[in-house]
Amino acid sequence: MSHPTAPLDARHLRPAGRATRAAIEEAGRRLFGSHTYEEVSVRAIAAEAGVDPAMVIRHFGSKEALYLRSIDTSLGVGAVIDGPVETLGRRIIAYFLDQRDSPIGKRHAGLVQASYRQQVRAELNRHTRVRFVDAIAPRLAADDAELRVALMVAQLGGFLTMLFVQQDPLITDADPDQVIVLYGDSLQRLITG
Amino acid sequence: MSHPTAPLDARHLRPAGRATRAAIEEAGRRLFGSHTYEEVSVRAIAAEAGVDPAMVIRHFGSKEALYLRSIDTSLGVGAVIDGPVETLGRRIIAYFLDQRDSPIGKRHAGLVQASYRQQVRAELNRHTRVRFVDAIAPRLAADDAELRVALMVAQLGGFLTMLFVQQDPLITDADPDQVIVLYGDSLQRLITG
DNA sequence: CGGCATGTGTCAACGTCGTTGACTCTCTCG
DNA sequence: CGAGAGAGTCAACGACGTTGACACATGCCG
Repeated sequence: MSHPTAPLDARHLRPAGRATRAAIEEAGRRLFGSHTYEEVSVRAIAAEAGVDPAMVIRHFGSKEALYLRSIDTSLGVGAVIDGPVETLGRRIIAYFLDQRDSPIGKRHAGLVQASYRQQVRAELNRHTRVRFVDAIAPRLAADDAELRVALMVAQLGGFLTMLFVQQDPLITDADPDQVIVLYGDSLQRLITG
Repeated sequence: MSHPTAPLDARHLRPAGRATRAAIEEAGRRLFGSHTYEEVSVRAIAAEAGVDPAMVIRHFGSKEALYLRSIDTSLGVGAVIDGPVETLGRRIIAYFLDQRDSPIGKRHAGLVQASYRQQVRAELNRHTRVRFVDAIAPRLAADDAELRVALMVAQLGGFLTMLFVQQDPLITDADPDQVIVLYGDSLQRLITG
């Protein structure tokens, strides 16, 4: 349709195409997981997948589209959210402070950098809704529960950006326990209290 | 030194060079003030200044260096900070909610986008220290005042990113007064209380 | 089974980007 | 006045995301 031989629709793929497509997606997931959006070039993804750069665009339409597919399953905050909401604040801060040297930091930095793209923003907003609001708000008593959770996500995002992107020494060099208490309790009061 | 005719050092400039340099800096300030980092090309700055693109690099070394010069005087949060610290939380949120359609939003978005560059990060951290920590911490009673202010900046940054970059409808469509109370008080408790 | 549409892959190229080097002109200072 | 340094022009570099033209291979349908 849009292209004489565009296999953008994954349904009519032949085995070879399926394999190539999978290789590209996996390469993208690997590279986008450990580098920021702009650090990863389409040519690098193609090289990692052992494929022509044109194939990346042909199979996914654009670098941005591939990026979106690469992150949608890797955004989880783990099982922290499932715990009791009464102690969620401290637990979620402790969780991310513990992940300081894991790839999660790079992934968050990549998201921040890519978030000026409309489709990425849309995906992030969707993620906020399903992973946070829909998961937490029902367990709260307040009638403005949804707004409270959304604001909590904003506050959490600010912390992650400081920790992983900005890396302000005032915070990265601070006593983790102190940060957990101060910021965790602040988060907590936003949703319950 | 680094270049046969590099006027990177502003001291030995002749009038013509001084004028060109000023035109470029002003064009940069204008464009970076209303567009994000990547949206503004060196060639566009040069065109806006009526100058050859090479002159931009010659006078400032790089696009990033010019960007840094363009923002360092425009990052202010106004006089909000000077008011009483006891009500700073709500006031600062109200201030930015009021600036929803001002260029401040675009500027913040540009900062977020550019913040993966090391020099920009350094400048932002410096800004956090002199404009926030040094301005607020001395007026607080707590002995962990500096950390509290740094965390407050993180929390504020999260809000600004949601408001200006991410634009999550859960927050942008919410009742501003409700947001001011919820998030403002949360900020407030982080520094006093 | 043959042919034709369609999937798959290769390659070169486009237009953009930030940046650099070679070259010329002009002004200033000794 | 002449030398050296500031100022400006222009073309080009290598990288980027993306596209088009083309060749080859495969699988369905008559």
